[in-house]
Amino acid sequence: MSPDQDRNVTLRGEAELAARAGHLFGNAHEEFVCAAVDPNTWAAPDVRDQILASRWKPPPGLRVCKLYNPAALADEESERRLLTMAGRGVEIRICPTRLPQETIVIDRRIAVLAGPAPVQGPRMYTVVRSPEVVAGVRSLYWATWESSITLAEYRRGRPPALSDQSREILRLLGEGFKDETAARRLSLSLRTYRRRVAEILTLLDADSRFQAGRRAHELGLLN
Amino acid sequence: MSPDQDRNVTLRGEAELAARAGHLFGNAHEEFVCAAVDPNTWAAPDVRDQILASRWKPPPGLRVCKLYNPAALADEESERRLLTMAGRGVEIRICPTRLPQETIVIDRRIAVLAGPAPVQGPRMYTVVRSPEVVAGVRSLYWATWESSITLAEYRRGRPPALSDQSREILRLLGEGFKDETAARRLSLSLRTYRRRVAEILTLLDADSRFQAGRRAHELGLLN
DNA sequence: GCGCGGCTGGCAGTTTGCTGCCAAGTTTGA
DNA sequence: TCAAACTTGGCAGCAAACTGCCAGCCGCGC
Repeated sequence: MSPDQDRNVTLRGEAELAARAGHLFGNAHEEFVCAAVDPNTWAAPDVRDQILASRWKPPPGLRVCKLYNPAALADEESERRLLTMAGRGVEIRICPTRLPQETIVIDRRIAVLAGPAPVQGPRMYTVVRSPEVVAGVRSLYWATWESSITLAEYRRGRPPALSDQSREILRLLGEGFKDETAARRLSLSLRTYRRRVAEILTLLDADSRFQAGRRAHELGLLN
Repeated sequence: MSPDQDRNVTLRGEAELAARAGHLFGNAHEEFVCAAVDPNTWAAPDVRDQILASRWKPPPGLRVCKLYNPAALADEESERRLLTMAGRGVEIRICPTRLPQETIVIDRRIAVLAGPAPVQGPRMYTVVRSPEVVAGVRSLYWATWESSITLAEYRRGRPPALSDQSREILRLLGEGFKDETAARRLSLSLRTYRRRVAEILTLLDADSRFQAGRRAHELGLLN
């Protein structure tokens, strides 16, 4: 595409990134690795929606790795988003130290480096194609990846950040309330109450309510 | 019955007690209080069976109080027995200090005091009718009663003594196993497995599996 | 042997919990 | 103001769990 592989291209804002390099994201077929503070950094809302709404999965043969900071699990919704991705075969790891540079490397051939988050104005993105530079970025990425822990490991010992309502639901569950009663008490329909419970079970990584009760207590979420 | 109220009668063994004074037990209509190490002390096996098998409940107006030592909850079965009684309206309290004398007082009129548990031979029981003595025994009973805690309170902070199987079931529940799978793993039928689970829920004082999971963990029963 | 009580497992019926689907209401952003 | 996205709640079908009933088995004492 670019006549000169050694010419780095700097793009202004996610819109331009999407317009000029968006096709690269969808065309990965071997390896797609990404490092960011949280899933909001890359992918403007519309792209994210597209990916989450659709049942998108990495096609066979494509390895997708995402490396995030703990901030990526700051609230229920973010955490659920990660779990959704993980459920679709995306590998996710959490790196406790601040990620040096938000980065994407596609198929070992192309790297995109984000500039610092701007105080105002569009964020700058630089697309790199020089083989040596891409290889260097990629090897740094893997070094960090290897020293990070998986999402599952990270989540194991750490209570999820729950909304007030979720904590209230946990309380009611912990008191032994039937769904019917608890829903009425929260002025929720049975349907919605159970939706909430199911979401909480997901966050607690529990296969049964018994296990959820156990997990909730061992994570200190019940009083 | 006895021509002389001030004559104490000593009976040899539970058989004689049942024969000569058994009718008193069933005829209480106001107050029946009892202190013992555990429910096995009074009531020979046949009498116990009769009471537990039948759906016996204290008739309205009759207050039944039982004061036991913690030994009365030494194993699952004993504990379940107490819960059954409690469920039928019998008041039960647990006295941590060794009960000085195993005693029954019926309708403020008759007291039965057990002799020390014999090394061999029948245990001796003394039936007392003298109003002043009965009143004295009764007031001592109530003093002890008042300073003891209810069964519910006692159980709240204390893990029930569980059989190996029950602990194994708890483990499987805690791992999130479905009943089907867990039953197969224990070589139990689904029916029996669920029976066990229901029994454990009772012992844990739990209304739902979630609550059971919580209780089990907070009592330290899961690893 | 016989009967008895206790434990077990199968069956059936009920309750409780779970989830996809859709319609209606609400929020959001252009 | 309109449309798209999100949230909610009802419904329906299903899965999981709970329970009563009964028949069969086993160990016990007579």
